[in-house]
Amino acid sequence: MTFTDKELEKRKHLVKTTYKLVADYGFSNITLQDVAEKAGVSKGSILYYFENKDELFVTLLERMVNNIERQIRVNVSRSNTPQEKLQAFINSTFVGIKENRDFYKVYLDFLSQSNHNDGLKKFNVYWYEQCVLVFGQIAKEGIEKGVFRNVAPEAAAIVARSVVDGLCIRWLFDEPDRFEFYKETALQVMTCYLSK
Amino acid sequence: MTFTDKELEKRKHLVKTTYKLVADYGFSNITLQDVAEKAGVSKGSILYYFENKDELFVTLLERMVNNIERQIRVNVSRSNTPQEKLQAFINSTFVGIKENRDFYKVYLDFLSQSNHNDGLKKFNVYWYEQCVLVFGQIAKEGIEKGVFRNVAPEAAAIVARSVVDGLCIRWLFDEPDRFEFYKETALQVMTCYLSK
Amino acid sequence: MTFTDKELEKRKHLVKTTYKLVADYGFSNITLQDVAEKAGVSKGSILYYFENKDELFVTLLERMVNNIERQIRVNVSRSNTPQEKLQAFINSTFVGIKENRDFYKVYLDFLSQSNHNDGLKKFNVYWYEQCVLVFGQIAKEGIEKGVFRNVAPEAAAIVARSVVDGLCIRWLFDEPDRFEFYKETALQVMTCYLSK
Amino acid sequence: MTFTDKELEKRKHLVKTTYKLVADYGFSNITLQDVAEKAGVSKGSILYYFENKDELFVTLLERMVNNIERQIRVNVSRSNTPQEKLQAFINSTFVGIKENRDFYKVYLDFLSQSNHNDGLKKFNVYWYEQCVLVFGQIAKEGIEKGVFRNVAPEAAAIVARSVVDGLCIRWLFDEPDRFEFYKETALQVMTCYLSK
DNA sequence: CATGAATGAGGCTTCATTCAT
DNA sequence: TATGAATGAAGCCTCATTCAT
Repeated sequence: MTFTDKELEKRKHLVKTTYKLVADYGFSNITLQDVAEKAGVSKGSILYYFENKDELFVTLLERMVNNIERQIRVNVSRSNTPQEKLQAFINSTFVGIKENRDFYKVYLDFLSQSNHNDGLKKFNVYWYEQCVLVFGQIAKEGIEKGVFRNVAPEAAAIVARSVVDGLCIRWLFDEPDRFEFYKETALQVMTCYLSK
Repeated sequence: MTFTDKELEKRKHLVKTTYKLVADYGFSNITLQDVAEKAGVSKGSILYYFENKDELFVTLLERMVNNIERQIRVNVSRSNTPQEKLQAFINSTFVGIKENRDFYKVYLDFLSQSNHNDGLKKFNVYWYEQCVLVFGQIAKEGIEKGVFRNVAPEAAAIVARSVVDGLCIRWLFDEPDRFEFYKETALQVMTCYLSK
Repeated sequence: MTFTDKELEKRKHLVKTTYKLVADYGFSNITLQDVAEKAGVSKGSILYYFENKDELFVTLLERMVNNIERQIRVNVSRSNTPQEKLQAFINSTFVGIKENRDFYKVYLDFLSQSNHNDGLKKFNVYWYEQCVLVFGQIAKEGIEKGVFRNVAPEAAAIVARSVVDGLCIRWLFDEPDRFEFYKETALQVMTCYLSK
Repeated sequence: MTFTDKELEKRKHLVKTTYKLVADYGFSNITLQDVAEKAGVSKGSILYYFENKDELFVTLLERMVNNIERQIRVNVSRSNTPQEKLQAFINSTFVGIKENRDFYKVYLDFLSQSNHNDGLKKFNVYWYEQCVLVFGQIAKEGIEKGVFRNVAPEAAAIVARSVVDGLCIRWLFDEPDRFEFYKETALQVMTCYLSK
């Protein structure tokens, strides 16, 4: 279960390729053959680096969750005031049209499958816990500094994640270039919700 | 394409059975055999009432969307003030623990598949359009009567749908009995968002 | 195994409908449902009049062979000289564009299936025996009257059937309106073959 | 669409196995499972070498037509006089009892299916065109050299193909050991037809 | 390490046939 | 007599997975 650098590199390449394909076609609609072709490797090669198709998917989600989580932490930590941190939180989720479309398509697959797959559910739980930690901290700071109204930080975190995800999912079925509208709306809703 | 009462009854039975299975195991994880066994009919029987597996799913989603939409309209129309209508809107979505869990599991699958299936996407578009019509009207009334602040009705409708869906999806991965918390939170967020 | 007049009428109707469908699509490409729809009866009805799909096909071929055989006998018997009888024989096979296309398409199916189905083979044997009897008689008369050269009547019968069938099958893949050319060619080949 | 030698070998093996099965049981009466078992491979293996069942059949017929056509050309080109070429043409078709029975059983299926399948029809057209080219040339030479009577070469080609096919098909339902009789009869009929 | 030929379980679908009405 | 709902056997095809090279 430990990998050399070269192996890690190859796994990364395969995961990235899978990410693109899942975004375009959905996990249950793509085959290992599809991944192999797009990645420019043989079918057998994939199963050399991943136990099976499921592990490839799980790895993809693991990586995805870790990336987004890290990104949020980094962006938030660079900000100072609670309002700036709220903005940073939203910036971390609303990155760009292309990135967000791919991300949320895969993310939807992830959520959908998590309901029926205990292996995936545990990433979800972890992911949501992290969200509570990060945004709970933002909320707590805002309340302490008197710039947010007095809500339970955990509730605020849940609202933040839900509003952002809800809007991003909704945006998937709207015009791509309304991205900024959705981003601003997310900020506005959270601002209303947290304002005194 | 017209059916007798008996046929409609049978189709309904099959669709309901499928609904339960999709909620439990997910769209692409169930087979016609599964549906047949659970419904207590033969495999061939399903294909006698539905062109193919896809049509069974599409019918399920069509019915689901129509039901929820009708429910919302009925509940909203029974209320008088904009605030009551907002509450009615949220009540229509947060029906009960059991109902909501099944519904949103299937709904998530629906959203996820809609990204890759044009046939499903059209229901999505229709569904979101109806949401805008219904909630846009609520918002418009509230604004005119001076109880809501002046937001674009369409934006309010998008926010309402997104907040409700976002929270319900989030709730799927939280404790079932926190249902009321999520429901109240939805109302709270929307109230903040619409308040002057 | 005995039928009332009404039953016979119904069987005849079903056989005729099947004949058309077999000509158009081939026996193994049509379903009982197809026959039922085209005949304007229910699927179950067909199996009320015929043991199973196979019996329907066998009955069709039986009828087909009997019809053509009777036709040949009638036409030949109305002629006087051996040459006229030869012409009558060919006329009986080359009836018309539409009739011949349908007939030979079904006939090809018949020949093709006869190779693998003993039930059908016996019709074939019977049919060819009748051909030998009928054309053998023509040849014999012609030889005795000195208008045909001295060939074995059975050989002449085999040649006659083969030439006619070979040309008709070939014509199926040529332009329909070259029907007369094929008919004349059949007569010409037989005339050459039988001339002194 | 290019294959390695090994792949070609495997495809050839599968096609030959299919050929035997089609001869014995007929086109629409054999399954991929039958082919797999007889060929000693798994069912999936066939679909690895052929897109689907249809492609297997089409390949079989393509190969069959190409083989017989090549054989005719080779044999004819080795002969000198028109009469010898006519004999070579007939020799090419009447190869041997065993070979001819298999061939014409498959060929009958081929003709029969060609009526209902446009993909197959195109091989038929090609095949008949080649026949016209080859035998038309023989006829033309014979006429020019004054050994055949003056007929249209194309007509002669059609007669040749029809007579040979008609007799071979007829032979399928006669005693196998009358093979030589049918062969001689074919030569005799053609000789009569072409003689001055 | 990497390949890709080969497998076979499992899914969807078709359709002849049965049978209650 | 006639219907057509219901069945289930059987076929085609997909594709994750194995394994010899």
